[in-house]
Amino acid sequence: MINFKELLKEHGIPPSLQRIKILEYLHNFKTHPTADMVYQALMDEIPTLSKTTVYNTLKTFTEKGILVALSIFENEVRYEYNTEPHIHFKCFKCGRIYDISKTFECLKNEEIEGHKVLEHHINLKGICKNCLVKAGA
Amino acid sequence: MINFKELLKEHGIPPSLQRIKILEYLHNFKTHPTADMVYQALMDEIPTLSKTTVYNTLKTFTEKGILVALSIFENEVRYEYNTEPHIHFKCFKCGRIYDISKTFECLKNEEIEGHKVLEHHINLKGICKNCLVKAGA
DNA sequence: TTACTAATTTGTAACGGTTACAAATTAATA
DNA sequence: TATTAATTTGTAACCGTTACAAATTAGTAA
Ligand SMILES: [Mn+2]
Ligand SMILES: [Mn+2]
Ligand SMILES: [Zn+2]
Ligand SMILES: [Zn+2]
Repeated sequence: MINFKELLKEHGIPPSLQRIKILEYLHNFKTHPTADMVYQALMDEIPTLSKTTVYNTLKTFTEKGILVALSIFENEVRYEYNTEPHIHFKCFKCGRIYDISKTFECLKNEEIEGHKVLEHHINLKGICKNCLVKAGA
Repeated sequence: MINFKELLKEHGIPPSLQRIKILEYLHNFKTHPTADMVYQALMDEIPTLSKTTVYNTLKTFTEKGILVALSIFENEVRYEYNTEPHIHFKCFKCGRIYDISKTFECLKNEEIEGHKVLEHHINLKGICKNCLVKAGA
């Protein structure tokens, strides 16, 4: 059981109620949500919550390395709790994003063609397991 | 020398002046431009050009497989002429996108964890060769 | 407690990339 | 030519995001 209040303090972020709840949500639900999805999910629990707070908090967490921002979709940013490196699969039909546990050591290469690599993102796209079954039926 | 008029016909797209020029630009300049960059670049040559036409045309070309849409940046879509598979490196400092000639046969795998893979995008991020030199100086 | 100050949150307006849509223009057909 | 279809254009709207000032809350010192 993670103490989110402590985790925030460790990253130098004063643990307000909003920040704790947002972090908690990203940790518990591995659905790669957008800022709006986080907002919608927490509205009931924190009725006064502002969407701006969600945006600001997600940005802060990402800068501090607690979260990772994903650019799989064209128009919107998705967030996830920063865990072990893995790659993503996005379904063209249902839009879901799946975690694929596959690592590419060769991309951790500090240098490639003279450029210094700090991050690498691998995004697969296609038809997911579930949608394949539906289509086949 | 490519005959863009013929190329469009082969893809079932009637070759208007606008469509030819937009395709020509994407083929000649491998800068992974946004829709707006294409628009700005062609304004002089086609003074009546509308930004909507650029957006529509890029979309059509992508659907027909002539172009590829990239989601490396958070907010905007980048386009490139569909050539041999390669990966991308985006510089955090200057924002340039570099082509890296490295292929991953293992990702061409039709199936991964039950999902059918149709596309794969590999995006590296860091500090590019040029910016490293400037920082070191 | 109270008064004061700093940090945080909130709500609204604005921004930027993109899309919807109808009017205008151009091309194709009879 | 007249008529029709395809294409382009311009404008307004959409949507995710950000800027910013006001409101609220938390922290501190009498
Ligand atoms: Mn993930
Ligand atoms: Mn490229
Ligand atoms: Zn699916
Ligand atoms: Zn650079």
